[in-house]
Amino acid sequence: MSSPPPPESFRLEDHVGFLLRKAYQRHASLFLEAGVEHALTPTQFAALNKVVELGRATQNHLGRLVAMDPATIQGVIRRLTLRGLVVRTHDPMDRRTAVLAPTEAGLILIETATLCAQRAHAAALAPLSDDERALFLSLLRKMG
Amino acid sequence: MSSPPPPESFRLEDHVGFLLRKAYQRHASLFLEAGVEHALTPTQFAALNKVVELGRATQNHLGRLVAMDPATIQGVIRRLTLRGLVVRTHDPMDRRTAVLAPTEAGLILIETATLCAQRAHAAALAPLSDDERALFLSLLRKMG
DNA sequence: GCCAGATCGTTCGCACACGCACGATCAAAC
DNA sequence: GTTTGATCGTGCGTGTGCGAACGATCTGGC
Repeated sequence: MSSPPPPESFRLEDHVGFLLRKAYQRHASLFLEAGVEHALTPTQFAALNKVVELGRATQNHLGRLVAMDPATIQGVIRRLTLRGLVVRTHDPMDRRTAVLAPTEAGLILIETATLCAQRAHAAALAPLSDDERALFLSLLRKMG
Repeated sequence: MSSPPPPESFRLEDHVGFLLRKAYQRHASLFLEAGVEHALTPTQFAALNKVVELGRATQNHLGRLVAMDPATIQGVIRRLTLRGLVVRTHDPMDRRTAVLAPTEAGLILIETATLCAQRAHAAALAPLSDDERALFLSLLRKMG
């Protein structure tokens, strides 16, 4: 009598990966839109923010803090140094490492960029109520 | 007396974009790990899944359904056709479009790939309780 | 001292992801 | 019919991501 459980119960639209990709893309788009003037990508912003926060950091260590591969952080830092937002020096005690620090321009830029990041944050969460936002962020942190 | 409100209230770790990026990366990693044998990326899986579901679709239309740019879906479909999972034909009524359909191999592969996707889905949501999972997914859908 | 293993940063290759510009084609308006 | 505007797929440039391999360097144990 009873029909067997539907074998095709899979829906792409309910898949975490699909929803995460869409939400991630949406935020990236809002972020770029909010910061056209200085044109930092979300990734570059994350890296620069951390460099400013630390004042001084090793490249791979920084990468771990902002969830980027050594191969990835390398390109991000290269672009930030080309734009004069970060300087690379060396630790005489450890000749393997690259020591990163923000420049004056980097310190200035991060101020306005942070405001844009906050706008993008709010815009991305706009579809949710205040309670839902707090809940969503806490769940998202648990997924880390 | 009272200290001014902290001007540095911004924390990268509480930023939606940062958390979304980490969660997205985590799922992608779990997905690849769950499906090493057939080696479909999450993106390729989404596209192939939709092609199978539709049976027949136009390239850009498909891209819209799976949230991919025309420039992006082009590369994804190219790789799927190179692997013989999808065929490209043409609509004689509209010579602009590329009409996509799954091949036999594509239909076979999507079966096991779907199981892997479900495993990755479960693994990514593992840190959450059942209630939290449902809640998280519904909030994520609202962000779409 | 020396050697084994770890860590550092780089490079290559591949796969998304998107803006932009382009030629081709279709549809609608005239 | 022809023109106008939209849509289709493609190509290029740039940026993120990561696995794999590499040479250079540091560290521990011997």
